[in-house]
Amino acid sequence: MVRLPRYLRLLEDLDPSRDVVSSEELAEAAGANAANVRRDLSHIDFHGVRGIGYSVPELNVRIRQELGIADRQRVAIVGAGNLGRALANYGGLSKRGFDVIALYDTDVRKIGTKVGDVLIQDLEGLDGDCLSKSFEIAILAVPAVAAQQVAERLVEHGVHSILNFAPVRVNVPEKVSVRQVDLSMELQVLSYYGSRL
Amino acid sequence: MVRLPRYLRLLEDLDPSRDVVSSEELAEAAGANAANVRRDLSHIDFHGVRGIGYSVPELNVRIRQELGIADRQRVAIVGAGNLGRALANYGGLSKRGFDVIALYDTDVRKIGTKVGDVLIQDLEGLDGDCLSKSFEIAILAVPAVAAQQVAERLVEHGVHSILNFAPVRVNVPEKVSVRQVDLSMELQVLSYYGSRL
DNA sequence: TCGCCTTTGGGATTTCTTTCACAAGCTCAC
DNA sequence: GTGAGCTTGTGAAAGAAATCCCAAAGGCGA
Repeated sequence: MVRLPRYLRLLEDLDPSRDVVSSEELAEAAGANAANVRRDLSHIDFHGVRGIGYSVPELNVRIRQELGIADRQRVAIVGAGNLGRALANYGGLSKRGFDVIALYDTDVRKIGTKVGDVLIQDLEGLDGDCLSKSFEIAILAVPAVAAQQVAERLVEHGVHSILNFAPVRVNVPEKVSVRQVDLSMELQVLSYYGSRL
Repeated sequence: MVRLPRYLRLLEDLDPSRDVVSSEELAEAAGANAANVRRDLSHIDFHGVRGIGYSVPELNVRIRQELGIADRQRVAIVGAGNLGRALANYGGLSKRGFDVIALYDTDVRKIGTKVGDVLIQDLEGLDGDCLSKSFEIAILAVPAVAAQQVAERLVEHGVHSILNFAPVRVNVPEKVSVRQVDLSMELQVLSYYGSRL
């Protein structure tokens, strides 16, 4: 469910003294309707207490479970251009349970240097690394022309989730999930809503 | 409609000699069903030719109209951190009709320097600039704590569309449209789909 | 213990979206 | 001109999601 992360955020931002939260509050945070929230939660088989609300710590645990992020996840970023570097530096990832463990590029001038704590490595060395299954989630921040090729390579070596920033659709086997982030498309959609006041 | 930008992309990526495109092709590019595409297009009152398909240039124009990007749009980026700089450098924006005309920050060490062709300006100078209505779309790439304040300021001065990269929901008047891009949420959603094969 | 207050849970309904299926309509070859 | 071959356009069906609404149930104060 696409709203779970939003609930999770509210839970994390909540005053630590709060031990209960209502569907109403969750709804507002997620930009949804309270009935909607209740259905979402009952759908993941999480139940609250009538007259009171939902237990904050328990819901936190349950949602993380459901999202498959109960444990910290290891993530690799491919492409050490501006975007790749921005992502490697972005503190929010670590805060939300994602550790950037590697940053790959093909530019020999970049290889060996560091971005924050992360060493830039040669993309050619990827094969060995991946085989050891050190990560299963990858962020694709390479130029459009390279995206498909890199994606295939990642898949071949066990990555099953790709967050793709390259402005092309990558073709991968059914079992791999890809999420597309396309900035210009976001702006276009924004412009669409903006243009009709 | 959230699929229009995807159709638009296909149109732009298409071989220039092509002057006609079928709903089938559009569907594949957008990850949708052909009937779906036909309904979308008839919904924006665009019609094709039976037995042939849709006129590429006409569809291009019509979608841009619908998205409110018939003309180039002027965009300002607030925050010249890693992300802001990555965005300012990102060629895709210009290619898709968005011109980054300004980059704002508060760090005096950055002000006056350039990122690509764009000069970093003092955020304090924003007021004058905005009043002249030089842009109506802004990209928010500032730290979470500053987001709300900056957003209010932008709105006050005529911005009506905000693409927000800060990991907080900003509160703005009804008439302003905000689109949230949250990388860790994307990863969480990805993880969710990934965890259920 | 009783009853009021609050908030959940979920049946029923509405609304929105997707998909199916096929008639209608256009082009082109002959 | 005529028929074959595509591809659109859209009514109808199916499916998914959102919302309404109220009974059920827990807590808390008296």
